[in-house]
Amino acid sequence: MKLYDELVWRGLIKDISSEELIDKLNNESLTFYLGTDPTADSLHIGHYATFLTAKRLQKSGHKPILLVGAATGLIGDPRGTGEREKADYDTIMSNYKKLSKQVENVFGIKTINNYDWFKDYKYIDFLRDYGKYINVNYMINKDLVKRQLEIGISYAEFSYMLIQGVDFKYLHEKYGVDLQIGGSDQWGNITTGIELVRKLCGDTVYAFSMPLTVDSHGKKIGKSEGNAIWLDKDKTSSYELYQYLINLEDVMMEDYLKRFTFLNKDEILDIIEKHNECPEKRYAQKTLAKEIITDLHGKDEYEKAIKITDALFNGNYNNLSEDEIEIAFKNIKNFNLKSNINIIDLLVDNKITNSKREAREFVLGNAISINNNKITDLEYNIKDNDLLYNKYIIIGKGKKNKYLGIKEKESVN
RNA sequence: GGAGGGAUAGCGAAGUGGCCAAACGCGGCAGACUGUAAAUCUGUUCCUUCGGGUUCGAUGGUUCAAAUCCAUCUCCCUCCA
Repeated sequence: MKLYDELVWRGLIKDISSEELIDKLNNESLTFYLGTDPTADSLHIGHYATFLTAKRLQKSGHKPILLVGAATGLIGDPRGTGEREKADYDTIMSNYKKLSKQVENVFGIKTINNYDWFKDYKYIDFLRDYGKYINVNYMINKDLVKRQLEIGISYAEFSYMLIQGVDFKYLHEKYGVDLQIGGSDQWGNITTGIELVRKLCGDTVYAFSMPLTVDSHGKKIGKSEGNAIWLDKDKTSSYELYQYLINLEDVMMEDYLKRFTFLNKDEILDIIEKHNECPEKRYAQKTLAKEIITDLHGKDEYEKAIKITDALFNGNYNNLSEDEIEIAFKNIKNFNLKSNINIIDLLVDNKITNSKREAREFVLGNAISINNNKITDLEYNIKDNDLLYNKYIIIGKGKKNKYLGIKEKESVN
């Protein structure tokens, strides 16, 4: 399958700047760029499909340039849902460092920063050099701007697309970048760049956008218990990532396998067929988890995630050895256990629940267990014979959340 | 600069002096059913020592009583200039 057809098949093409690009993708070697703003200190799963696409292009002989944009991060792009809070300068710079490091790790190539070429740009020069060439009517008609105009948009966010546009022009001139790829929400900014390059350099450059990855309800994926699924394993452990992936819905499996893995068409169809024979075995989810975690965190981390999951969900962890408990819980939430503590206090003190009210609700609602035994008594106090190896206690909240309590060391004189 | 409209819990949105800790929807969480799935159903969704305490952009005021009235301020929208 030719590259472009493959991208279409994988559901990775939303908009394309012109038909000419198809031939160039298939037969030429383009230098392309992909940008992200340091609004957080890690990428999340939503970014992953986009960055994988860059890898796919790279494998087909195109050359990637990765931009982590502190300049654009300081401004903030319009989301269509209202003005962002003004980003804190130090936070953006510190995010920039972490993010660029992470991106470099994922790709093995250095990132560049648009702050480098913007920080000394004079305002008047900027307006003359670029502002003069982009019509406000053109900007206003960009989808996200149009939506945000109804609820208010600042001059700063309005200007965002101009900055991103200048990035494209700069990279085109300096590195011969002829293609930009990005999520579909970036399309307005991307096309502004194409326009600038055409007007200022007289060159035609290209772009395509990728659809956001969504679930069966059309919602963006990547949240679990209200938290984002980060690619940084210190923020979302391999075990948590595995849990997230293993719980994804069946109907989306084919889509996700296409987007999130390098498996080919036959392999994926085979997996889906196998999955459908016995869906409760979650063959597709397991394959997906294996591919993603191995790619992101490495084989060891993947195996660790499997082992922990196996211990917590399939095995009877009352029979786990001391070592196995340590290994299983190394990456998940630990807390110090005070002896003889009341169950409610334990839940609240260790942030397993947000308030006493909630703690009571969970206990009465049959949601809390200690070492796999349901606790429904509000007055329950942790006893010494609840402890595994006189040390550990495994708290379950709901079906999926596990926490390990480790008894505080006896004060050694 | 002028005229009008608005700011309510994570989001959307009712409420316009006491019956308001604030309808409803979404989202979140938990339970049941299942396959750690989806769909569905149920409960719950500020804190609490269950007496109460703190909330409706901010600050002051009126009142026995304010999300609701008044003043000032901040921010947003629409129209006019």
